[in-house]
Amino acid sequence: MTTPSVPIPTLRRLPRYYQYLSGLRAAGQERVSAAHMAEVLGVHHTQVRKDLTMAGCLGRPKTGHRVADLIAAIEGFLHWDSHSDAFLVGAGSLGTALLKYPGFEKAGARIVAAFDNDPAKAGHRIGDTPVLPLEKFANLAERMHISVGILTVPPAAAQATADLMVASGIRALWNFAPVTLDLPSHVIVENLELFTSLALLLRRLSDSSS
Amino acid sequence: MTTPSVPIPTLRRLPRYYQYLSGLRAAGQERVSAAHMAEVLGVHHTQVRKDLTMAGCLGRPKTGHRVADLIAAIEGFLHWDSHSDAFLVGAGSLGTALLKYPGFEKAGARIVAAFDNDPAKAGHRIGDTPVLPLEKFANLAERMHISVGILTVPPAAAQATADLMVASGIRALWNFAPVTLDLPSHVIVENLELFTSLALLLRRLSDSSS
DNA sequence: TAGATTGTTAATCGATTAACAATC
DNA sequence: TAGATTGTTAATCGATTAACAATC
Repeated sequence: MTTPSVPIPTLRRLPRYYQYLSGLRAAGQERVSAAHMAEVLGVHHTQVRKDLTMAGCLGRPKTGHRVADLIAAIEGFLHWDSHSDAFLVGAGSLGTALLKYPGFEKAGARIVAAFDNDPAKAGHRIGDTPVLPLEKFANLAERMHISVGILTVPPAAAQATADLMVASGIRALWNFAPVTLDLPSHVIVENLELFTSLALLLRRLSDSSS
Repeated sequence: MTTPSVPIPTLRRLPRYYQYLSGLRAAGQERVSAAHMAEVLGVHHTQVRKDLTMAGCLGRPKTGHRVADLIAAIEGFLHWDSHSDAFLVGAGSLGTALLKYPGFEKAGARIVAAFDNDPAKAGHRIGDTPVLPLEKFANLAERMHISVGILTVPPAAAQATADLMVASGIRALWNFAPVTLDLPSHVIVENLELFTSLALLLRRLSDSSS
């Protein structure tokens, strides 16, 4: 509600640790030291320790951490051991890609239905997920107590669609439209900014060439 | 090459300013004050001024900034007034979504060809972009002096594909696979982390409920 | 015990915010 | 001129890094 006790940068690093640790586990490695993780992932070793401590991981001096324990702790901390049901609005190419993208359920969210205002899209399934007409959103979201929404509509429709979603009880919105949404302060918005990410890449490229 | 002179957070905010300013311009507004932008975008007004100064924008006391000047300055600063040619590898659903996504050219990159190792996909077009067999990547990338690559293959194939791309002259890699790539230090990697973004959203949601 | 590794407390660094001077 | 807004210099704050104590 107020300032989150966990620093955002820590939260950003944990999934990387998780991904690396999963690889170790798949390779059958049982133990790992913070120093080794730091080395491979390009993070300061003290940072790794702090982050792991935040996630509630305890290691043992001399032997390090058990890979399985780390994975379990991070999973629990990020709530990746359970999942919330989510509704997606905007079954265009980006929405379709997300519906087909494997692993969201493992990452805490399960997309249980998609919506689109194009009647031609409604009634089909994309992957395993049914696509419904947008009119059904409000009623279903309320009945199913959905609190997570994913917004993949064109920029021009983003604000109005977000308003509809919030009015239907959505409290957390994953926004893929390149628009700053104006929503009540109790709604949590996470913007996935494709253009920003691309801009960063290109800017760093031109900085490095000069 | 060394530390970029422009703070990353500034670079992240500039596209948001740009998007907001475009809206103002479309609405026919000619001038805007930093304080007003700060208010609407939820950024401290001093921050807005600092960011705009970084991007080379000059305003006039009392009257503020001209919207058109701000847009032009940010465009130039982010290199959004020109574009680099880019190759995309991995024409799955995510790759397809990017190929159909409007506006990358405006944001500095034009995807001129896509590649996939599935022969069934080669030979078609997705949107306006031809899809070619992966074997052709190296030769074409070198001949066309492509330096920007977009990686949308499954995680298991990401490292090997990235190696191939770098060996063919790619110097900047926009990576959508949830994998930490191990590449030569001269290669610039920008990871677009879907799972991390989702994790942040869900974590903030659970923090706010408790 | 000695050595390695953890976890914590202190110092540094960079970004944000506050205070203020400049100017149209 | 007075007022509004800019741009800059100083203070704060938080994250990162460094130093060190704890422990298996």
